[in-house]
Amino acid sequence: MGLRETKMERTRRFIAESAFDLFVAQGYDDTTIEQIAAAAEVGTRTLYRYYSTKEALVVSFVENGLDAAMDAFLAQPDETPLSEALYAVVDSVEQTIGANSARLLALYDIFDKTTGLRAGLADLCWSWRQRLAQEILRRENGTGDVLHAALTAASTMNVIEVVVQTWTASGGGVDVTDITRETLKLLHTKAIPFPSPAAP
Amino acid sequence: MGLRETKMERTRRFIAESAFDLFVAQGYDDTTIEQIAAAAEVGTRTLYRYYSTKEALVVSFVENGLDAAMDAFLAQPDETPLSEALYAVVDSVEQTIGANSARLLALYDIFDKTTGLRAGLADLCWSWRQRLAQEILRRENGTGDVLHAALTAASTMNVIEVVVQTWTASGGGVDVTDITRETLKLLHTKAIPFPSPAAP
DNA sequence: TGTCATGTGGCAGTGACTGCCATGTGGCAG
DNA sequence: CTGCCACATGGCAGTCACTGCCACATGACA
Repeated sequence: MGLRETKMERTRRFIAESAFDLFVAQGYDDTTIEQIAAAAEVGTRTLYRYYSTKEALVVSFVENGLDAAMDAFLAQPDETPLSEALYAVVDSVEQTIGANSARLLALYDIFDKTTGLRAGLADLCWSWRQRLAQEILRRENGTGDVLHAALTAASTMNVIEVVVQTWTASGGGVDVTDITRETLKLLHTKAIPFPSPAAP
Repeated sequence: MGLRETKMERTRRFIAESAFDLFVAQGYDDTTIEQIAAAAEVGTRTLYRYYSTKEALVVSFVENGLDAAMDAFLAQPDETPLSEALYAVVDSVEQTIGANSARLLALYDIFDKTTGLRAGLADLCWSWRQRLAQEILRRENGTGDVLHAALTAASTMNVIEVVVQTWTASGGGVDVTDITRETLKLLHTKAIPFPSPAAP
């Protein structure tokens, strides 16, 4: 990796850090792009080359976590049963939370102080889920069913969302592992109360 | 209901119609708020009093459908089992699709031509899901579990999303009832491949 | 060291959205 | 029927996110 790339990588990080600090200090809406650019010592035009959107500055943190989770999934060899591979995903999220708890709490504080940000987050989760469904399908290589892949990916995303949401709602007070365990247990026992539709 | 309210209701509808037509004709991004306001014969300032956002103009259509589904759920007396009440939700969605198929296909065409709109849609689904979780909890009145309510609401939303997505992907070609039936069947048989985490 | 590709940043412009204020219109009391 | 009030309307100016364009600077490589 050349000098150029490392420098850009550093700039990229620094911009996100600066933005994060400003958002925490004075709120998302009351922070302008110009302020962030000034704090990160770049021009606004350059900032937009790193993050195409103001939203992206916040969402990127979550995105990194989800990317790690996806990598954890892809790292599982095709031989391992799907259930285990998916557990690796949840496990990765758990680890991310454990490793950045303070930062994440501040992040989610920004999110729920700024209703407009939810959309970006929801969208990120959505496209991540799409990606996962696609990878599940590819993994099962022809034998799989599109509906099944979609539902499985959605279920996985649900677990992640419920765990994260419960954790943040508790202010980081409860243990992530406990929540995860309980959520997975629920998923097996009684979480799906749909009846089969009446036969015609 | 006074003359004033009916007039406003009509205006509200007319604005959304005009916006929809323009979006279909020339795309979402290439349509300005001023054009919509002109087509609907109101000032832009007035338009913003009806729809707080350009996105809201599109999303409102989906919102109406989801509102109907929520009403269907709330209409179920507390005595009916939760599973049946939730089936009423899915059924309502099914009916909405059946009743407005052409319109909905055009709508989803706008959505996937305009990546920026996905966020608003995802956000709508998110808050609707939150609302459903809350109502499920209220319905079970104290005996319920927060995690369980969240997971159940999420599952329901998944079914809806998967059904709608499959339907739109097929260009409205396949029967909604068939997709729903198959999705629900999958949900019962093999959709949740998570293992319980290894005991410590 | 010179040259080229590529990152940077300023500037002007577009369009979504907001606060403020004057104006018009339905609803209602007298 | 009339006059008053609440409220809907819409114009105008302003803010801010975001973009295209162009001149400039700097790392990479011959």
